Amino acid sequence: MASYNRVVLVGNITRDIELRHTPGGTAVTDIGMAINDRRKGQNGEWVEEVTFVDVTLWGRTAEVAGEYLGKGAPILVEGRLKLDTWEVEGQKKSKLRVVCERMQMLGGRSGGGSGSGGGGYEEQSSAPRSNPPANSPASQSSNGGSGYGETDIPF
Amino acid sequence: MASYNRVVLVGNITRDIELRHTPGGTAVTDIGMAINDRRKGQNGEWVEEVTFVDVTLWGRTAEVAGEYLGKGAPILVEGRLKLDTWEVEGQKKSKLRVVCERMQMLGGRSGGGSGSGGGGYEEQSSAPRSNPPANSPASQSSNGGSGYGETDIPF
Amino acid sequence: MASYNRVVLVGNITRDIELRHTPGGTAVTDIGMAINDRRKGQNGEWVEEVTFVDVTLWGRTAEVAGEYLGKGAPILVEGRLKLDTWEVEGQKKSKLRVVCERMQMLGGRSGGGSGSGGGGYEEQSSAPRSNPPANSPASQSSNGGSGYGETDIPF
Amino acid sequence: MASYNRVVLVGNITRDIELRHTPGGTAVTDIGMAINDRRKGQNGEWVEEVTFVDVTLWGRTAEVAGEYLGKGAPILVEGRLKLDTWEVEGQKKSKLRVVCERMQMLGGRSGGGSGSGGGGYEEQSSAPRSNPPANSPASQSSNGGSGYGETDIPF
DNA sequence: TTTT
DNA sequence: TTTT
Repeated sequence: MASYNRVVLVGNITRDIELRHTPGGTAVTDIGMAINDRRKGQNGEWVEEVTFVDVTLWGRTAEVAGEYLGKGAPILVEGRLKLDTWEVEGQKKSKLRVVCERMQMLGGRSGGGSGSGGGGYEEQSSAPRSNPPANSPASQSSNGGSGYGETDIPF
Repeated sequence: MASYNRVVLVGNITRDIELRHTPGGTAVTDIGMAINDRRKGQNGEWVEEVTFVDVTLWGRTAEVAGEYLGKGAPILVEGRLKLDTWEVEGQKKSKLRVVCERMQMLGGRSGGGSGSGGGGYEEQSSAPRSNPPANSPASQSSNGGSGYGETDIPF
Repeated sequence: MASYNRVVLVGNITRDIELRHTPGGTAVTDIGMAINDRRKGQNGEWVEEVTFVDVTLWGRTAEVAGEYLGKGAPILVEGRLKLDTWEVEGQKKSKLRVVCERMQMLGGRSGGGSGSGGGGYEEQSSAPRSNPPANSPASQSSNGGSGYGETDIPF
Repeated sequence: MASYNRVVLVGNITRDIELRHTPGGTAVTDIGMAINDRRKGQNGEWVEEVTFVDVTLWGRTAEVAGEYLGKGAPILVEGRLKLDTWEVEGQKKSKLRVVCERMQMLGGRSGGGSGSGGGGYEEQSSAPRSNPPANSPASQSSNGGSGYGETDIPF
């Protein structure tokens, strides 16, 4: 019964972030990600392959996404696959998504919400009630000014 | 447009392998995997979380799965997420699965088809025509100049 | 300044575990791992490539290794690369190792310390003083009394 | 004997690229990478932790690095750990490095050699003679029947 | 639809 | 030996 479940994605956010909160006050958000790949098709021509994935962010990571990220923003997400299951009129439905355990902004020019728009930021999920995040929250903040990330991202 | 798409799973096969072949003769199979996890629930109790994922194996990897693996067999799979999309009566449908780019048997006793039943085996996907896994045996060869691809995996 | 640092290894332990403890009482151990690979050599012949890596386990994970693992035991380790640096007679030295953030026993037959010797066990690093592990500490441990993985799975 | 060896790193290049070539004409380069992390120290203060790693790029990936990358450039590297061993005056020495199997430029503004300076680029290692990276372009092709390996990476 |  |  050994098990391991790890996903790492680099791509762009497909829609603006909408924060929700659990009854207990924990922030949550489901972001859309597009991962664009280019691979050889059957006739040797290049084919664009886009993979759309829903990714759930919890806690501080969700809040940070809400503050700093928006449609188009490039990010790296580490997490695990999760299967949601439900029923509609007696029909069983299910859908795979990714639960984020670590998120990393990849300072592209576009995307980004209100503020800085990316760069040197890294966030790790602050545990929701049931989903233990990787590493400590907020472990990646400020940097002395210059260089990549040109970051006045405050936290 | 940087992108990266990586999945690593360790779990058990949920059904026996059924090999198919493309018109061009490449073996393919879609296996089911169950990844069992145990995490703290909302009230601090342990909750079993099972993630069922479909994984597509190509080429030699598919053949090996057909020969050596069966329901219950523990494996490690490395691959990428892929979104299948289709339409049913005007309704757009989609489903995430994993395309395997590398497979590793994790020798448990049970599961496994006819033969060896696991242990010390490692396989890498040999590229199909259109869903090219990375890590093809091709990329492991190194015969001075002649190119890649001789699938002389000895075992 | 985006950064990401992830290592996933499956291999065997090369020596028996020796537990240490920090002044604060946290368990630590540096285990040796051997990852055996088989790849094509320059003349097309198969070459065994063994990679020896030192891996540091912290907290509960270290304790569990001390209890259940020994030389030869197969494990999966997820962690990050860490560069140790020091000086000897004015000479700067450095060495890469892996800090384990998650460990998974892969019940092989051999190896294993005193007891059960593997099977359904999964552990995540309980934070040492300075190295925040992935996921929440102890998030994988006890289950109402019966022990790890309710497992007498002996293999 | 199951084994798996995977490293994924995002960081910055620490020195300009110097291409070499094997006798057979394959390009190779050893780049330096710095992965910056910030984690909680023993007293709760933030500590910068930098990990310097040498990464070997082969084939087309090496060439691309030579053309487009330079000191400071942010990249993502996927590969495996490799232990180099040698002897100096009877003393055994060894050093861990990463063999790159896939490289992804993460378009920062600075860094980068002559040209484009990053963005939207992805490269996969074309197998050298003896250190075969996975994900060779070979494995991405799919020309009905003729085999793999034509490195016609267009850009 | 499921494995352990 | 180093990057940001």
